[in-house]
Amino acid sequence: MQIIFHIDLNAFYASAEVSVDPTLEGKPLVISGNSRRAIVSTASYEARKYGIHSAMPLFQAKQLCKNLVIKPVNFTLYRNLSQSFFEIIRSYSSILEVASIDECYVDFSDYFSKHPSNPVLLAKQIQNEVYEQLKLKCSIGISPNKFMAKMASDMKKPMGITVLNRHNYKELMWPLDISDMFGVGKKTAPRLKEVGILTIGDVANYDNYNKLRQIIGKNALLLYRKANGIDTSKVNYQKGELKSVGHSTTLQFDTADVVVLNDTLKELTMKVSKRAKDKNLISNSIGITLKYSRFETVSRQTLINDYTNEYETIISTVKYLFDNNFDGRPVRLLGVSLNNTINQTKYLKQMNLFEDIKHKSSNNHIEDFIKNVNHKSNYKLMTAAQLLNKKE
DNA sequence: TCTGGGGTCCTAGGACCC
DNA sequence: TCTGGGGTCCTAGGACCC
Repeated sequence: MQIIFHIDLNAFYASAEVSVDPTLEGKPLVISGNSRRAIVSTASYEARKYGIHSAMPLFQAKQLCKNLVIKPVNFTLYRNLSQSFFEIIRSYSSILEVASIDECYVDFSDYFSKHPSNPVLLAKQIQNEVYEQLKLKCSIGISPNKFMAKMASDMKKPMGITVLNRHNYKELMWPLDISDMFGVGKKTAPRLKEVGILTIGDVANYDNYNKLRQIIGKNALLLYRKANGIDTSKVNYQKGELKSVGHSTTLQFDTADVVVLNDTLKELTMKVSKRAKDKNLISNSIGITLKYSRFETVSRQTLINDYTNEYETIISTVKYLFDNNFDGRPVRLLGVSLNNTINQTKYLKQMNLFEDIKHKSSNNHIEDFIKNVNHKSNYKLMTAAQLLNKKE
């Protein structure tokens, strides 16, 4: 029997600020940008009492609470606290999947088979240790699988512990609104309600698979099984490489001024290049995003010949994409991204290996080698073929 | 006074190849 | 005469999450 914990830091950004500045304790606090178009990233529980919540425009939050305390986002602080949090959890089990900056899944199946004890007591111990060391509160869901653990950790906050299992999921989970189901968002929920699926229990007992497939797509069966308390996905503790790196910004005021837009693209590209270099990532697919005044979003991406993270290469592609796609209307948001990112060190290693083999073998062998590389590694045949064409 | 920014994954259609 | 079918890659858009 599997025992999975889902551990979630409560109101993380706000709590992080309180943990380094105790005078904020008990105050209605939001973490937010300070521009006219800012939105609330996180609201403290005191601020939530005024009806303030994540994603609410800041001006609305200010209207709801006159003495609202506003702190800017401090990612360095959050990243450091987040790492300390995961280190504490890892001291209990190394089978830990980082789900986001403030939450993780932990597989304690092995732990409990070796140290038979009460999972709730362990959860309490973890909560206490995290609070004592970091002054952060967390809620914990305890379940036989990841999905139920995730749903459970959401049921009691802050500092809640919820056991959701085969015996009580019909009672605790089935009455929940379908929009509370993890994976069902604000587009899918109304479509499900249209066909009479109002609660998680309704999905669990729905008998028209084709209809469900039509609305949900290929995950329809998985969703149905989750509603019935079945989820066989594993806690994935080996974190893969980042697949894209991007930066975007919403302008203070919409503008069609190409000087302003070009300058903004340069800034974004510099940030993207720097972050890719810091993370040792390179990419051969560069993209831009334009959002016009009424939230119409256009994205364009293109492949380039070499993998890169150099500013000059990226900006020339960004300019090309912008010049060929900007339609002259005022722009609200600009974004620059690198897609298909891969680890630079691994790439160079493979390239060197490839060069060695190339010198030692005939062309026939190269063909075989390419197939072999493609079969064994993450890199695509294209990459090797491109390399071959370029060098010859 | 007006709705962020960082990501992942899925879908659908076109180009191209055999 | 009147035009296949499978597979892969690439792109754009969209849904979702924190």
